[in-house]
Amino acid sequence: MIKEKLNFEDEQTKLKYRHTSSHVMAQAIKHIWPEAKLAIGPAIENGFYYDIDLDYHITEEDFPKIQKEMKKIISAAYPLECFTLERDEALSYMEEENEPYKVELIKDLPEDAVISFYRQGDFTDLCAGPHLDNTNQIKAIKIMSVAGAYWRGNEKNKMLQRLYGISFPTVEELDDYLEKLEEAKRRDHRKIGKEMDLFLIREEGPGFPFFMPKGMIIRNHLEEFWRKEHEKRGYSEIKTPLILSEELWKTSGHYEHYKDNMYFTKIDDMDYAVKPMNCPGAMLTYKRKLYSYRDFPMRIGELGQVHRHELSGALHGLMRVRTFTQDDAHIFCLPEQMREEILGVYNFIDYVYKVFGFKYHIELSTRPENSMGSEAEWDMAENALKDAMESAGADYVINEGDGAFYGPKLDFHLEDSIGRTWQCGTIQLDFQMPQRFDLTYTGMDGEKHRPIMIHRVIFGSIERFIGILTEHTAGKFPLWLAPVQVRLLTVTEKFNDYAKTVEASLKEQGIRAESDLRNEKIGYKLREARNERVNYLGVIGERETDNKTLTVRSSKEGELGEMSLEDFRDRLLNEIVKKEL
RNA sequence: GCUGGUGUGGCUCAAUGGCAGAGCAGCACAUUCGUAACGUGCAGGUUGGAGGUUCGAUUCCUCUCACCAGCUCCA
Repeated sequence: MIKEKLNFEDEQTKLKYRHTSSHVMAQAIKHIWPEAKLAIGPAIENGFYYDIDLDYHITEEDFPKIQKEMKKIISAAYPLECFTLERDEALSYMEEENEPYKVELIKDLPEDAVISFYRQGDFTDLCAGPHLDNTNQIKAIKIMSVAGAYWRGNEKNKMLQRLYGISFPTVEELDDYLEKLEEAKRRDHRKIGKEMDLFLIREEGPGFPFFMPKGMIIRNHLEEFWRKEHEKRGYSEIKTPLILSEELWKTSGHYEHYKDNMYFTKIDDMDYAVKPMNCPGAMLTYKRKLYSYRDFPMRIGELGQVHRHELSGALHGLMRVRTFTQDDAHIFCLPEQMREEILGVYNFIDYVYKVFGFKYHIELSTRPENSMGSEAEWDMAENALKDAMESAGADYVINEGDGAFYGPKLDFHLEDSIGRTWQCGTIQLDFQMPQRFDLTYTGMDGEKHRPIMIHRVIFGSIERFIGILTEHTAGKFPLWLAPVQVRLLTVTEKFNDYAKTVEASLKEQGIRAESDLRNEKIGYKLREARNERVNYLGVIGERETDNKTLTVRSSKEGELGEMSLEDFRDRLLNEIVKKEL
């Protein structure tokens, strides 16, 4: 047999490899626990899994045993044989094998379907394939974790045990992958946030983060950047209340679609709700006066804090919280301005992500079930978004049925430095709010018309964005955002006076400098400052005091040597203005 | 919310059905030092919370809260 060389760059080969890996794991499980019932076992983006129904609870202690069995199966070099059965034959075969989940899967296939199976040694699985030719092609495989997962993802169904695994064509690649996971752990924003004292989440307020002084510096500078860029692009800014009457949320449709995620309160026996979104408030500001077509496009931004009751199990550091600040904006425009406005937002988002060095991809989410509005409106909105993306030459994938209940959207997914993606920006077209709130403007014809509303965010949530940025930079924030830009370290207390004058002169330029004047050894002070990820360290001893210089170390570039105070200051100011990572 | 796991000083982690311990951080003293931890001493705890079993619970049981992983959901 000629051995086919495996090309893991090829997505199909990778899936085949992982899919066969999952069959090997399932076979091993059946060897150890013959009573285990198999559900599904696909290849996924990062590896593969198999869902099994087994009374015995598999724990990490069982992994070595299963892996040993997997090794045996691999070295047994079973060829994978595909065969097909008619639907009835397939059904009775799986019934015979006592695999109820497979039976259910077959029953859902069309009447005339020809059903394929793959066999490797004593193990046969219902499977569409494709697969590797032989189990011995798997060179490096590891079980990663076990977790619960509902049969068919429905919480009304039985919870099965899902075993996750990963496999690679070489042991080196597996090791690299495991190292990448370790790196992700080191970069976890919850860990770095604690170490750098950026934010805090307490038992007293699950999902409600506290921002500490250093976290506030990052946050405030992000907001300052946001305001400046919006001003440049013709946006104005508003702030709407956190609490508004329950009636308003019924008008907007949020009550009906979103009430399980909302917090309610009573004031003087009247019913109120804490806002989960900013749009209804913005609608009310629109309604304060009359508009002409000449007023459009009208771009109104709001850094709006919203509260949403997220499920307790979904909370995750700053990434998933119960209160967060959306960098929201609502754009009101004429139908003929719609495409250009969407393009403008797209270019804006693209610019902002580039400042931080993020790669991203775009998804177009279309009409979900249980949505408001007519088919025609949705088609028009979806087409407008598509047109804009096509004229921008931007690539996107379609995410069927994942739109908001009031309109379709373009979602921007950021990729961080280790390849994970996070949804941040969105552009949503909304034909519902303007109708529900009866928004109008006077057209050239003197008649009343309905404005188009675009709803968008760039950071998405300031909190999440800070979380992503923390992991992306591993806590080494770009200088313009860094909580501590410079720390001056004196070799002994004799040089404290000179350090103080240096600190004062840097501060005068708006540079965030501080001095470590403690009676500690220089090595100790350096170690601490490096652990705190301070961007620039300036060592001050006898030489520097005499020469009016500093010996500078950068967290990015290492030792920079002795430098005059003026040169150091100019270097910092340039780097701050450039805003580059 | 569901399944499983975890919860011990500010942080990282030991220990045991029988007096709860270490390192780091903190404080005091000493030291005045040149690129990743100087030394000595002191202080710090109702072992997440509430019940229960027991002569005795941090340990065993029940409930509850929070966190972690995954599912579901999402900015």
